[in-house]
Amino acid sequence: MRSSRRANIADVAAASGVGVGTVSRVINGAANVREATRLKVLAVVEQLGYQPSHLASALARGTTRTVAIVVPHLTAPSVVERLAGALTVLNAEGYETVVCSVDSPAQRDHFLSSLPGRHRTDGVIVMSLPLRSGHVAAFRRASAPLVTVDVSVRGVPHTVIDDRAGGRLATEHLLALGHARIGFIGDRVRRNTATSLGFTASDRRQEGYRRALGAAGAAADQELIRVGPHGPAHAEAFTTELLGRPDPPTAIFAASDTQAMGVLAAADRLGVAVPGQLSVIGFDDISLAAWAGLSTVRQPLEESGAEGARRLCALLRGEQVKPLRQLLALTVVQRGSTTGPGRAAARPEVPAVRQALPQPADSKSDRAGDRS
Amino acid sequence: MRSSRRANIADVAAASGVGVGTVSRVINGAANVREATRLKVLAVVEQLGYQPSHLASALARGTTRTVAIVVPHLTAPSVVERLAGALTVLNAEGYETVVCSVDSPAQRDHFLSSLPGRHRTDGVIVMSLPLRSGHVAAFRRASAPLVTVDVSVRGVPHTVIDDRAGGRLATEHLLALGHARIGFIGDRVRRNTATSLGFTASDRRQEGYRRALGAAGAAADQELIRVGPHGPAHAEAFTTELLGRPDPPTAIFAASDTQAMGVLAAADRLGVAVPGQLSVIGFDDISLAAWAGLSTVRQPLEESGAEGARRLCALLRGEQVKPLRQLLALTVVQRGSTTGPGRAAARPEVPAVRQALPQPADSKSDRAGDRS
DNA sequence: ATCCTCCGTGGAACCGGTTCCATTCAGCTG
DNA sequence: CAGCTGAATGGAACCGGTTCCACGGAGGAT
Repeated sequence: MRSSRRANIADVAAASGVGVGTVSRVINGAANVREATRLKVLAVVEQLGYQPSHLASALARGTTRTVAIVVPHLTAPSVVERLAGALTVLNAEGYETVVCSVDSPAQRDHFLSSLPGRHRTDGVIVMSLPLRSGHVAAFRRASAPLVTVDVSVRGVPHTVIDDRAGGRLATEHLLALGHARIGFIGDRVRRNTATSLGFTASDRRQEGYRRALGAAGAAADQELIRVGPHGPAHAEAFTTELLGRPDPPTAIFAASDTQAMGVLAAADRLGVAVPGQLSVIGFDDISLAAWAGLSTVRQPLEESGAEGARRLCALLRGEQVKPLRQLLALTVVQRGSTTGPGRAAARPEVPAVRQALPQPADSKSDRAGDRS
Repeated sequence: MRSSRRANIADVAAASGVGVGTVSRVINGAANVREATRLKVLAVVEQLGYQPSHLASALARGTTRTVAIVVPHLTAPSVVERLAGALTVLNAEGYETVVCSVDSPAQRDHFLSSLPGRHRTDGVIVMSLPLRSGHVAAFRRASAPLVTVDVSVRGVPHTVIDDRAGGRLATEHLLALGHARIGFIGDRVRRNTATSLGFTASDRRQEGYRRALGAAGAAADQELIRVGPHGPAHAEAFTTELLGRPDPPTAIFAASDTQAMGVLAAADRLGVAVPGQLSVIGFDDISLAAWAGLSTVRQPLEESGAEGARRLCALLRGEQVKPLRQLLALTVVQRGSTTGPGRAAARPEVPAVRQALPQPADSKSDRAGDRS
């Protein structure tokens, strides 16, 4: 009661009349401790409310039981699902997780250069962020275990999907339904990693789209391809453009579900029936996609995070991670947003529905009803 | 090159011909170091690639520059938005963040009892998780700074909203539009915190609903109130029930946007027009709500996380946190899902839309449309 | 009875910083 | 020129564990 200082291992040793070594052994469940001694020490631990310092043991042991996860914009649903998968595994394995959310190249560089630095974490998982060779070198130099998810890095274990195959899958799905004029909406890829985070999946998905069209004997119509900044707003604008053409597409493949949402919103606004007049397929299968009834190319998001975490744990256990590149499977999930061209919706008596107002700045316009 | 061991502060001191104290001063930018000395040390640091051990400095300094955030189910959108807000602030303040995602009471107890334990983090933010008095006591005993968001805890700084007022706001909005038969769909609250995480917001929102009805001279009809497990699926089932009654409600207030989504899905499926035949209002204003065109009671989710983080930082700086209870403002956001009873949709020519199939396990069923 | 093992244990050295105290020395005062 | 002041610096003590080595003693083998 007298001292407000927390008990340390020396206090416990003194109070139980043993050496610090013995206390340490009891705490860590080592063998070679007589039962009587063990109980005595445990009693004192209980009485003093002793809790070993994580910091001190980490320093002495040289291991922190902590890993870092570096992710871009935490707001994106796909990122969150990956993160959740990883956290579950790390939790179960007894690791703590520090989350580094990156919104700018500067932040990315800050984390990626400080993380390999001694004694912060035992290992790092990088998700969806392309690494520069300097980053990787820093990890290698510090021999800090590194694993990536959703990015390929030479010489580093990575869990990824085949974006090109995914693009082909989506396009083949539309072709199989009978579509010929198929639009593509994706990201404009900026390869300068000094000024942008540089996601490149959209480009590979587009390439898969082109190949599928090529294989079907129809070259991609450059006029039906639109790329721009990520986000539903731009996708919506592009869709409005495409649908305003004299020869509009009968189907659109969006490089991500988020963008597909923009496509759906545009169709809604223009009074273009989906899938009756326009089929839409996305990519990722975020949980929102099921809600929106969006057909999509499903990649196992949560599983990818979990796998990344498992591989990092293996690395930390000193095991070899067998194939550096781990490819996860893709599947087409057909929901209500795709059908053959010129078809009506499957259910004719579909009700008129709430109007979506996806515009960001809609405030509380308190127009009261004018009838009661 | 000879030693693979990383350089430590003694190596730097030796190589630059100064004492460890001086190196420490240089690293930490202390005054009282001659410029020439400073440059010499920095050169050696650069050359040796020296990086101070976070662990060692934290141990010596007694502070980790790390905080923990404890959150329930990372999958819920509202949780993610709060988390993102907190991360941004903590990042800017130079703190690292360990995220503890809790899915069960056991996990909750594990984190909340180990976190106050010495030397893990400088402080803790708990989000949306009701604390038992034992938890709080552990923090107090260890004098570990604690702040909560979206939960009220006596004697602990907390950032919350007035759920009851929010419930009233939602209901008054519907009443003002002319609705008389207003249903409520929310969570069944289980107060046993040993077996459930015990969220209670839904109950308070329901109370606000009752009061608003009472104030309008209409007692709540018990038949129009349904509570059950959280999630859209149950909300959907309840809605189907309510709409199947001989005297169905003309409006429904769902205690969360997630549940409101279930309500919308049910209406969609039954062919009940929203807002023509049924008005729907939710609660939270998750980003999905804007997309779905859902009217809702907006609470500043991201801002709540940011505020919690700011208050914890203040606490860590040793400042007093002025009013223990910080109330954030609520506003009604009217979108397309609410209007007066018996109205047609605002835009008559609203197109038939894609059908939503929110069922979890919908695979690629290949039924083609039946008309062209 | 003697020697050898091996178990249980104490405690010093160490992990890698920070901090404070003592010391040196340059520059200024009288 | 002695004395004083204060800036720059070296280094021991410390933060709180882990680990390894050395040692005492009990029990088994010969």
